[in-house]
Amino acid sequence: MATIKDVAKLAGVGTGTVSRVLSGNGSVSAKTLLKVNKAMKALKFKPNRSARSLKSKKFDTIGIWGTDTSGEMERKTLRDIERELKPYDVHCIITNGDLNSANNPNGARESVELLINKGCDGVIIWGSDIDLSALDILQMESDFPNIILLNNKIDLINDKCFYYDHYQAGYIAGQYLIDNGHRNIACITGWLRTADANQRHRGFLDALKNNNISIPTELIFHGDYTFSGGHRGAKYLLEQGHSFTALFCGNDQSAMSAIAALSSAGHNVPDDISVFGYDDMNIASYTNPPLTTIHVPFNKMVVTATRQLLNLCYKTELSIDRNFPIQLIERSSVKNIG
Amino acid sequence: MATIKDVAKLAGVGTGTVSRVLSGNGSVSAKTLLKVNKAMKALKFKPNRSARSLKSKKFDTIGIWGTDTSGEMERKTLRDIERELKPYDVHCIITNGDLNSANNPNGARESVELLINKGCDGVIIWGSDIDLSALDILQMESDFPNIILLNNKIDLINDKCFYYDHYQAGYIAGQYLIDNGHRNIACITGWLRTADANQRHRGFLDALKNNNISIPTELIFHGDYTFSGGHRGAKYLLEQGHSFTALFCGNDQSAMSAIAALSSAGHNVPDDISVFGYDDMNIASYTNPPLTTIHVPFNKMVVTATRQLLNLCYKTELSIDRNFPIQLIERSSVKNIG
DNA sequence: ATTATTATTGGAACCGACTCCAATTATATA
DNA sequence: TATATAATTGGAGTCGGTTCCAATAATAAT
Repeated sequence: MATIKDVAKLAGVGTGTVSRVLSGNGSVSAKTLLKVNKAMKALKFKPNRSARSLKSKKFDTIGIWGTDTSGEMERKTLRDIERELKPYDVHCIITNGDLNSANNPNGARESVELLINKGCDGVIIWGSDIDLSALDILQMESDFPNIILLNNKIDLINDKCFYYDHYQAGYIAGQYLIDNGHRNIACITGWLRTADANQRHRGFLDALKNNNISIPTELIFHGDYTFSGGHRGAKYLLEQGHSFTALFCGNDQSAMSAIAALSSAGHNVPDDISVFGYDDMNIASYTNPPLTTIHVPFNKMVVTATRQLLNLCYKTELSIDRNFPIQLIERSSVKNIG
Repeated sequence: MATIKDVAKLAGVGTGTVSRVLSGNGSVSAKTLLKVNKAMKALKFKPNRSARSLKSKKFDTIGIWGTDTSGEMERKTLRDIERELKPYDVHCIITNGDLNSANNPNGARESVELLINKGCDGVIIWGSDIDLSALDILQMESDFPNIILLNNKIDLINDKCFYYDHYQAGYIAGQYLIDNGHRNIACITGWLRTADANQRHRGFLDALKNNNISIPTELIFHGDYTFSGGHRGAKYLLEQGHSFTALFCGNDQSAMSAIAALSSAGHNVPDDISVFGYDDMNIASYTNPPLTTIHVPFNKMVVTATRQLLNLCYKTELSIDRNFPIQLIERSSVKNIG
């Protein structure tokens, strides 16, 4: 690989001059510019990233840390993030963090720190308040302030947090089922130790309560937002001996697999049982039947979080729009039985 | 951030000694080791990645380049890749490459080169022989030999290629439908300009041909392996006025959305129309009905490719098992009407 | 033409970790 | 004890861009 010295020698100039051509800072005469550009082309010169980083003390890299409990990152999301980063010549490492475990009770925090030490100018910590306590995060943030939280909220650093109103969303879902005449409603939750799963569940329950509808504990399945969790959940609920006409699932994946389980048990969706999802992922439009769900502006949120991180790391002044409206999407998995 | 000099000063030793402690190369007395470790802890010292890279001429990073036509990378895949990389302290950048376009007819190649120049020791080029010609790849490979091709095959660099037998898989799928009594069969292809989509399509067609079954061109929909492509495809096929009892889709996403389209048009799957998928992604187990499909060892392939890249980049000698058997998975989207 | 001002340029010093060599210290051998 | 051998250590030099300063060249002002 050619270095800046090779270019300088071939062009018959000093290294400083080549550097000036590269960066565009400082003045270079037209004649010199030509010579240098020719030499760079001839040698296929590409500046060495490490050398640049060493001097600039920047890595031009951000990290996104997520875990199994964070959710799915769709391809489009990645593309949207890259589009934001490209103008600044920054790239992005997406990493699957560890959760805490018996043999490493600090796994989550350590895996965030590992990511930071890999050479990130900043990181987005996506979800999972389970294993990272607010204290953990605040401690990390004081050493390494370029941290953004996604789908999590810590008051002391609220400007670094991006989230939407899961409570309201859960409430809307519950109310919608009621408005469609359902009175016997079951649900499959996520891992309630996470704040967002908990909030949407509480919103849902409060909608029922405010309509004087009670839900027996047997009809609440504590799931994990996976396909298999949704499948197991639906089978479990059917076995409880309480009939129900509607099922609220905390995310689309569990809703999809619940539909599969209900159907293969001989229950038609939505004629016998309505199913309501959450997230409005790609798959939600193409389940059978297509899912009625809550659209959550995840892509917008992630992209905005990325912009905010860019602002933190590189002193850019990108505008940040913190309006993340959720929206009910009616498709055909919920039937009006009123 | 503390540097090696700070550590050396605090420990009262030279920088070389600290470096020896860090790397474990060269001898260090027990007493010194202790002092240095204490100083490192006190200063929360983490070696600077750029400085290391600069000296070692390694980035400890590999890149995975894919495009919209490559397919979906599931979360588990990412995790499996990271598991391979972790012991070597290498990380992975996954990037959505460009395709060629009118205003940039070299977009694909340039985006690979961009990835390389971001500082990767090697890259995996995933799929998409559409926009990267064999010539393109061979040229790049001669400048930058640490290239692996996934789901693509170029004879001159066969050891750097990982793929499975899509022709055979397509054949198996076609034969299976025939064995289950189907004679009027439709299909939704992928983008046939890519070799893998083309091969599985040919395998499928040859199975029909060898059984003296013909397929009218109206029942071949040229799709793109997206959800929306499958949905459009199924609707298109229904409109052609040729009845069919089975539909072979080139991937699970189109199969899933085809099921949705067929169902919402009033056709029961599999009672009226059987649907056969391809890939055995996560979703395949949870469609309604669950998909009969071809299991393709994508994770194994990508992990093996990663190991091979590690071998290329870091002179490791990880074993490479190039056996990627495909497998028919019977679920319930295909009915025997024989 | 002379001086003042501005534009252009080369190259040393630097970023932080690593490597190697010469110097020093410790240990083994005679 | 003297000498040979091995273990340990400090620090200069290096990797490849970037930055800054002093030096030179070009242009403007007098």
